Formats: sequence, structure tokens, C-alpha cells
Amino acid sequence: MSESTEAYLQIGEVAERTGVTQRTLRFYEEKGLLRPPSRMDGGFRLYSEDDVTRVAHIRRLQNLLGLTLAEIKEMVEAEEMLQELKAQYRPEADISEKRRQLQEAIGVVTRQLGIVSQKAEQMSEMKEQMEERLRTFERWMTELEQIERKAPVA
Amino acid sequence: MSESTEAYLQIGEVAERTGVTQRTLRFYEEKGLLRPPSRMDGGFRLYSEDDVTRVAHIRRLQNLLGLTLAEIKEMVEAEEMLQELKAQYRPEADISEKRRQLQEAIGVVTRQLGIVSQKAEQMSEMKEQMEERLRTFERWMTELEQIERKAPVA
DNA sequence: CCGAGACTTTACTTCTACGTCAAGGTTATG
DNA sequence: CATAACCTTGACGTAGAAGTAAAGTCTCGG
Repeated sequence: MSESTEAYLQIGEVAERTGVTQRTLRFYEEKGLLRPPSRMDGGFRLYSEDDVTRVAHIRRLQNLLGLTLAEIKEMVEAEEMLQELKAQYRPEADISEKRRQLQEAIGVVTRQLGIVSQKAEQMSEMKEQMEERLRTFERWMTELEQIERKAPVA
Repeated sequence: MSESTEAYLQIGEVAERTGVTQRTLRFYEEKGLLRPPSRMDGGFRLYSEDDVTRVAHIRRLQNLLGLTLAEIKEMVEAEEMLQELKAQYRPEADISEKRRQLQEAIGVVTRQLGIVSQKAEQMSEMKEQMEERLRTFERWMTELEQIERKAPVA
């Protein structure tokens, strides 16, 4: 096989490399989170490295931000737009349309950034609380040990 | 009614104050996330202020960290332990047992802190990436506007 | 050209975290 | 003591995010 040009991956490999199941990959495709990949003549899906990256991204959005797949879809579509704009940045056609797209992309990212910032902040707060709690525990432990030293277990 | 001594709350009030439904409160109880509250003679649940706090805590763990209720239960049980230790800190009985409990609590909190720290860090990373992305978008927008100024829309 | 293993779609199932009645008991108040 | 407002348990339903099984198709190495 020509494993040189672009190194396409079958679903099994993508699954292995991303840590999700094949079912999940098909599911994401079905839900519009992954663009339908190209196919071999026989119908086998052929993914690109970009797809692998995207899956990783999706998972991070899920795990870190706890977004639903519907919400993630929105985010992913903004990425999509970015890619498109990047690609066809030369053809100077229809600038006002590009402006519109760009404006929307900025809106989406701004909202997302808001979410992330807020969560990040709350997270830090929580972290400090837990550190404080841990210090308390450890102080108690020290005290307990001192008591034990004075009056050892029978 | 004696609304003086401890100000117990019925499930409706707790629901209102915590922003979750009554169903959710019963559900959390069922799942062991909330200790079964005391009851009136007729069977109505009577919650304490502590319960309200705990529900808020549970919700934060859900929203911020995206933990499952099963995972949250573990965390909440550590809190429980903390409360217990705090309460019966005077009776000097069975110090080695207390030590054991304390040690376990420290372990749990340490693990939790690990999770939170990691997530917080990843969150910051993500935030920076998004800020970077946003700057890129805005730079492009500026460029587009300059182009438009030179060659206005027909 | 053939068989093992990878892949396809379709369909049904599971799990979590509740929502939504239903039918009836309790409490506070006029 | 009536009655509205509140609560009880129980049972069934649902949305999101996949898991699993079935039955058939494709690919590739030998």
C-alpha cells in the first residue's frame, strides 16, 4: 500500500490512538462532531491526522469543561470556520462575507473564553479550599501524634 | 411552630434555596450523597443548614469538575469523616482509630487535590490557547478592515 | 483465491441523573 | 374540621452518551 503520501488511518487505529472506541468515532460523526471522513472503495473510513487531533480536542472539552456534545459541536464548528478562513485566505472574493464569518467566530470564541475563564477561576478557589483543608488535617495529625507520644498506646 | 431552636427546613425550602428540585434531593439521599435527614412525626423530611451547604458543594463538584455522583459520593464521605472528627475531637478515646481515619481522610483529600490541580492547570492552558486564538481572529479582522478601506464594497 | 481479521450498518441495550405523573398522607390555618 | 398547600413513596419516562450484538462486507497476506 501507499503508506507514504498522507498516511490515512482506519477507524481501529484512530480508536487506539485517541483512546475512544470505534463506536464513539462513528457516533461523533453521526452527531456532526467529526466531518464524515473519506472512504476506501470498499467503504472503510479513512481518517487523517487532523481527525485524531480533533477527537483529542473533543475529549478535552468534554472532560475539562463538561460540555455536552451539542455544545462541543458549536465549538468545533468555529474551529472549522477558522480552518476554512485560513485555507481560502488568498482568494479576495466577497470580503464582507468573510467579515461576517470572522465576526461570528470571534463571538463564539469570546463566549467560550468566558466560560473557561469563569471555570478556571472557580477551580482555583476550590483548589485553595482543598489545600487549606489538607493543611488542617495535617495539623490535626501532628497533634494526634504528639498526644500519642505522651501517652503511648497500651 | 417552634422556628427558633435550629431552624429546620422542609424539602421545598431546601430545593428553593439550593436551586435543585425536590426530586433531586430525594435522589441524592437515595444514592447516599445526603445522609437521610431527620423527619417530622408525619414523615416530612427536616433538613439542616449543613444539608444546604452540602448540596451546594455537590453541585459545584458536578459542574466544575464534571464528576459523577458516584465519585462525588466518595468525596462527600470524606467531608463526613471530617465533620465527625471535628465533632468528637474531645473524647480522647481510641486515638489510633482516629489516626487511621485521619490518615484516610488525608489520602482522599490529597487525591482530590491532585484531580483539581491537574484540571485547573489544563484549564489555564486551554484558556491561553483560546486567548491566543482570539487575538489571531482579531488581527485578521483588522487586516480585513484595512483591505476594505482600500477597496470599498462596490 | 481464500481465510482471518478489520470494518460496515442496524438495532437493541445500558447507565446516569434526574423528570413526571399518580395516589395518597400531613400540616397549618380559618 | 375542612381544605389548600405541602409532603410521601412508587413507578415509569427521558435525554445524553455511548455499549453490545448480529449479520454481512472488505482487505490483505500467504
